[in-house]
Amino acid sequence: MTDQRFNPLAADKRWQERWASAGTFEADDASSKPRSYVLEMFPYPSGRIHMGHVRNYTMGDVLARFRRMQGFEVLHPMGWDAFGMPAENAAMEKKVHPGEWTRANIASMRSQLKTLGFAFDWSRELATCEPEYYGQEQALFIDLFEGGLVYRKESAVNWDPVDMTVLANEQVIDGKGWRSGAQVEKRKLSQWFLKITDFAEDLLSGLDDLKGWPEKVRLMQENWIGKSQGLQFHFQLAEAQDDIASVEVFSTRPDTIFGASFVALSADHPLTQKLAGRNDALAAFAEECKAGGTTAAELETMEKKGFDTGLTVTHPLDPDWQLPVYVANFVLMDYGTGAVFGVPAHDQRDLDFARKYDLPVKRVVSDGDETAAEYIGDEAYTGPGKIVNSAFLDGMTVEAAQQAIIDRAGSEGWGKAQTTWRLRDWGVSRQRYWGTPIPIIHCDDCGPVPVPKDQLPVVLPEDIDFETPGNPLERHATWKHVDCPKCGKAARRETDTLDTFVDSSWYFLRFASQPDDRPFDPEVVKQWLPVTQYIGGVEHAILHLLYARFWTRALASIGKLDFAEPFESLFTQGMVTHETYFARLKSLESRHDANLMNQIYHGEISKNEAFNRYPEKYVSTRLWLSPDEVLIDSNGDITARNLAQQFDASSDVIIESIERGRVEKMSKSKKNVVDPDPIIEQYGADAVRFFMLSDSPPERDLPWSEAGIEGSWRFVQRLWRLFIAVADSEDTGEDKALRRKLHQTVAGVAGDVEALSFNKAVAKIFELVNLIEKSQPSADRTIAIKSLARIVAPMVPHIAEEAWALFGESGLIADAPWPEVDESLLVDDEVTIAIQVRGKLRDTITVAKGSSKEQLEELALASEKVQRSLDGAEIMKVIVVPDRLVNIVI
RNA sequence: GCGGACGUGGCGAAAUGGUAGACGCAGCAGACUUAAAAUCUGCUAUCCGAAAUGGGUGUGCGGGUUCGAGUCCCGCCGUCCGCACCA
Repeated sequence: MTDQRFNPLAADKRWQERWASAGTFEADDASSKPRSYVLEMFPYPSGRIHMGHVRNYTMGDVLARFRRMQGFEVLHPMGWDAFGMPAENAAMEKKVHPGEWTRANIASMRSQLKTLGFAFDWSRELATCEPEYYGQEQALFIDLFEGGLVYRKESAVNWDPVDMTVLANEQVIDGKGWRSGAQVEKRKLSQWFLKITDFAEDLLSGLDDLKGWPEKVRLMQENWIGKSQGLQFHFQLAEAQDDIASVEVFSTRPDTIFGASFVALSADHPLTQKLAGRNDALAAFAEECKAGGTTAAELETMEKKGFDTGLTVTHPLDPDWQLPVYVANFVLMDYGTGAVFGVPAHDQRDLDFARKYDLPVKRVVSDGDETAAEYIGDEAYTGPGKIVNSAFLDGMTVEAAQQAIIDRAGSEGWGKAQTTWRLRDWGVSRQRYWGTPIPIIHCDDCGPVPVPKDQLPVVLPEDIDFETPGNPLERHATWKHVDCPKCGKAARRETDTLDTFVDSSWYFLRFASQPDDRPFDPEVVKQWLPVTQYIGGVEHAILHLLYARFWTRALASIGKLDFAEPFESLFTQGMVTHETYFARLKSLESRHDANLMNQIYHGEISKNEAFNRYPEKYVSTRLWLSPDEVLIDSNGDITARNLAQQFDASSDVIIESIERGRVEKMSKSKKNVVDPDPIIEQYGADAVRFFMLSDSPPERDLPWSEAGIEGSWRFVQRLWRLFIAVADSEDTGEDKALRRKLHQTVAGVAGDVEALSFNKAVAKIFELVNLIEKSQPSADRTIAIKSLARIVAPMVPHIAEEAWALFGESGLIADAPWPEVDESLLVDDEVTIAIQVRGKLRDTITVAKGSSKEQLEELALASEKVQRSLDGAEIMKVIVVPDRLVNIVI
């Protein structure tokens, strides 16, 4: 007797164990089948799997399982991006070793992932924090070092003086360290860099070939690389300042050179520094520029400020023309040459500056009507046009003038065409413990010496303390004291570790091949790479994906690989969101008025009275409430469950209102997180997986809802009822319509899954199921239901295996082939034709497919509704699209 | 500021320039049940209409191209994302 209900609790586990013991999803390097490498971005082991992971891995899993059924040898691995700061923070807060913390997290997340039945090849699992992985990374670093792609230079970093560490830009909030809250300083430190800029041109042009990437991501990378072409040239200083005789500038608009009215230097420019040495006012101004904030909002509102150095430069095309030299707060040292010439009429920023300091504003580009040299107004003209007031350039287009100036500068020797990139070399040094040690030894005599490969890995020491701030590797008693591998003299080990983005720049290679004695076997890697389909969040559109592209190219350039692009297709999936709620509160700032707070607390004044009397002493805050902390009545009005008790009469907090927030990405701070574990336990892996695929297109956000998961659960049960009904069916008879629908669904779902349009595949499956349920028992119906098990197998693999066994099939459905399609059944033999009068639908007729235009026109005109609608009007013409529609134009 | 994407029922969404709203959720009505759950059946863009295998309107707004526009073009409005003093 078969259970009337599908019980995922037992089934999920049973099949997960079967797949594991059979090694079903272990990829065979020696396979002769066509290959498919399906990869999802590996997770950081934060401790718990969240819904975003579940969605990401479900998508990859459906594709991987589907490709297996299609006859591919599939590589679908999973691992851990296991180095990084959260482990060190945990070490400081919880007094637990980062390694211990990380490995425990990996263990619990691994077992969570296993409950979802993902078809991962666990035999290839890796964690970047293990010496087997990072040791090989050190070997690659040395290869790049020897290949001339690694160098060391002084560089300004964000230094947190309290934590005594370098902070990434993202960790500096409003100029303060995100943990310590201390004012961040700019410090010069010697850092390791990778020469990504050597590949700028190639990384840019390579984007054109990435047809399988979202346009959006390609564009973001293009903007990030930021190629600008223009003219680089120098202005001679009227009076040389010691060794500085000229100022080098770069411009993408050299055509406007005759509209120049000043030259502006960055505060960090060498000439500025030199002048500041003799001029206290300038030194103060330069300091002020550096102190300026760098957040978007600050830049937006910051005033354009300058300091007149009193120096002048000579215009390169007119020896009598002198331009003043300013130091300006809007010129960046690390872009171009750190100096610009200002053309106020045709650059908004320059115009603002010129108006403020009363500098000339001369029109040199005209869009047709106005050609006067004097430029009126406060809006710069940046559009196309003809050059005016510019000597030999007059009358040329902007483009022609640019070329003319570049040619002239070249022939006269004062400038040349130049390409400038926004992309900077990649600084990979981190003053951190929990990362890959940089395998370099500093020797006073030999300089930086790579650790010999036979001494790798350079293993992180375990005995470290996090009690004092700073880098524990730096403080370790013995670790950094080593002998120089070259000369044997006492030397110092590099104590910086690598940016964790390095770890994720080659893990996909290590998944494909993981020998003990080298990072990977290029011959095996070649079999699998590039990754056929890469799936992950759009938040990695720039950094990770650019670094991985660079790393692959860099290895190719030193002969370690023979391909440049690691990811053939990329898919960026949307987030899992959930509704949010919050209470709007008014509360007394205690440090503002402790006295009033005391009075409220002792009941001398009611909190409402206090607020009415001193509203200015109150600040407004939002308190986020989790969805189960609120009650929503049938009118949609929201109330909080326990909030009022929490803020009783003796509290200074006044609850203004309870409101619905936006539907947002699940986050702890918004209190709208749904933990997958209890959901999986309650509904089973299949229902959770199915929900992740339903409704929303995969690139868009998926709103989590209780009703949605319930619906998926009901669908799984519906499948089960169908499966058990035909398990040993001997029904006979034909059902042509159902057979047709089956084949259409098999073909349609295959196409949708291939395109990752899971929501559409799900809709087609629903249509088939709906039709099956309405159909009378027949041989075709039995076939349809048995085929259905294979169609849904990639999505809901556990119930599919259960059905497969129920049908008495041998082996696993995971190894079964995708159902075959009878092409002749894909097209219907009857079609419904729309009949329009002047483009408006008036009737529909059902005719044999392939009916002639004449027949269709005749049938259309015979329609009573059409005649009524025509109402005797004269027919101008009739448009007939066979098998589609007839449109009668009157 | 620059660049990009998007805007369709109560909600998530479908729709090679060719019948807008497939499919799901929610809702309503009914069947089964002592009752509930589960399940099943039907309805469900909107307005007029008792209803119709009646008509009007309808894909953010305004124009255009076309026999025909959610889809293409132009201009607005709005939302979201990325970059941002980039010379």
